[in-house]
Amino acid sequence: MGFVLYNTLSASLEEFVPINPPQVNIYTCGVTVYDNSHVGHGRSLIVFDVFRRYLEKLGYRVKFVRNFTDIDDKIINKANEEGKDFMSIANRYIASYYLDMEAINVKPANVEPRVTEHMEEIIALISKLIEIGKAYESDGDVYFSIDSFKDYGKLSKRSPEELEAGARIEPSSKKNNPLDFALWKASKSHEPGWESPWSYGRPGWHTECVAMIFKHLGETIDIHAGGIDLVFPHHENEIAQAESITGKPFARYWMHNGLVTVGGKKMSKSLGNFVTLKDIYTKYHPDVLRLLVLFTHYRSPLDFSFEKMEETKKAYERLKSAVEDIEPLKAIAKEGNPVLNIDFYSLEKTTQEQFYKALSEDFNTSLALAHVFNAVGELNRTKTESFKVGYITPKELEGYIFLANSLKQTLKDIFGLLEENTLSTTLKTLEPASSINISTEFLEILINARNLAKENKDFKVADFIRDELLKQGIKLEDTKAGTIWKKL
RNA sequence: GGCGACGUGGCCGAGAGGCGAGGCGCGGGACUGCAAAUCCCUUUUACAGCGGUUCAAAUCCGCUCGUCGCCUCCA
Repeated sequence: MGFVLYNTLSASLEEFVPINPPQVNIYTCGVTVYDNSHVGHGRSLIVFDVFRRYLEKLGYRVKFVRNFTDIDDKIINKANEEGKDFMSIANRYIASYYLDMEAINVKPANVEPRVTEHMEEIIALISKLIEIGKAYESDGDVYFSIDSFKDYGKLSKRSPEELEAGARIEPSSKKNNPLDFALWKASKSHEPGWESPWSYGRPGWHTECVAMIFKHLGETIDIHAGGIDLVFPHHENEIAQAESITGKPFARYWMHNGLVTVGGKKMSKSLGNFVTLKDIYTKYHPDVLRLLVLFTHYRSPLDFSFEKMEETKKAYERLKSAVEDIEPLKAIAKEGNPVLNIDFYSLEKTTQEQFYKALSEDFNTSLALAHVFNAVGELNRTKTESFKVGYITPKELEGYIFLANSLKQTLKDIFGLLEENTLSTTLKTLEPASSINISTEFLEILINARNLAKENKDFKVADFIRDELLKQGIKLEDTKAGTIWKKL
């Protein structure tokens, strides 16, 4: 099944055609591990996690590589502040990152390379660039000469002339052209570094991804992905290096997600307007964040707020209960005249078709969700009407379950929602200790006691039990088929 | 200053020449001991403004206004 994707390089929609189907090689720029990940990183990770799941669902054999930048000035600064070794900082935030990924249910990449484990490849790459006249050594540093690459600017659609006109680039006496970028930076003796033909030093940021892609994925990859803020200079500079060496396109498709903003301004460390992923998943079910991200097309900006989290939470609960809370309906199953005459099987078919069609048009998760919510409305309508008349026919129930399970499976497989096992275990370790631990058995007793009170019209007692349980984070809902409880 | 994107109903958010996606909210109703949840109805001159192309424009073209991003580390 084919699909269309927006390619930043051509600035247009293109039919996706892999180089060696069914193999699809994807590289996405990971994080620099000097602090906890925030919602901005989370969006990118979730978008490409879902995209990767989608490809796998379509039957592609996906090799997904996401790196760690574990040597960088910001890591060194942090290490100096804390009086620690840079590697211990990097390791700490890699551990933090893995916890976040598990909590928000982002699948591990097939390869998660670290820059510090690829020094040989990086040095070889730089040597090659010098050898072919694309880079030059200058006082222990090595720079890429952008004048040597005629296509410089093709991804970000700007010319070196325009960039120079910007004139915000610090002129460096070491560079031939102010736009030249560092492939290798000499380190001071107290700073971390590696021996190289040019100096004791460390790699520049843009070099690592090229070296790791060549090693793990090859000279031309299918998809290179990342946040739109990486287009210039990072991805532009990657293209310059890679294509100077191979003479071949570095990536067939360049995919960039829109940024997360707060009150219209980019969420970033420097502005201090960020919300960490831990802030989110210690307060909300991580599915709420995933749903929030997927409600917006991946290329549009996404303005984050806790108000929006609350709205999304409501939508999520409606969705979840429609596909999961089937027991009360089962309890009232019996023969009779069908209540609504909904053909759940054809509804399932059209919903699935529309869902995949939406994703095939530049990965429109927002539109795909609209179709899901249409089906959710039908499921809930069935519930409401069935409870009203007091029964559901076994045939209708079977149809309901068929549609509900189908939706649930799709949401689980592709959107990574409604997953029971993986994240709950992680969350328990982070949850602040609940004031009271109520066992399911004891809860049943309380519910029975309350129902007894209701039968005796002792509503004060009944409401007291309900209110007290709510304070403990357990919500009771009375249905025709009995009382159900939910953990908030 | 240069380059790029965007401006859709109460709010959020898809769509991209002719059918008012979807989510949240407000109001009314059904159900309920009361809630909650759910459903139904309503919110129907929605597409920044002004021109133009067209039988037909939110969608294409031009100009204007506004917001944001990139040009420096950034998902």
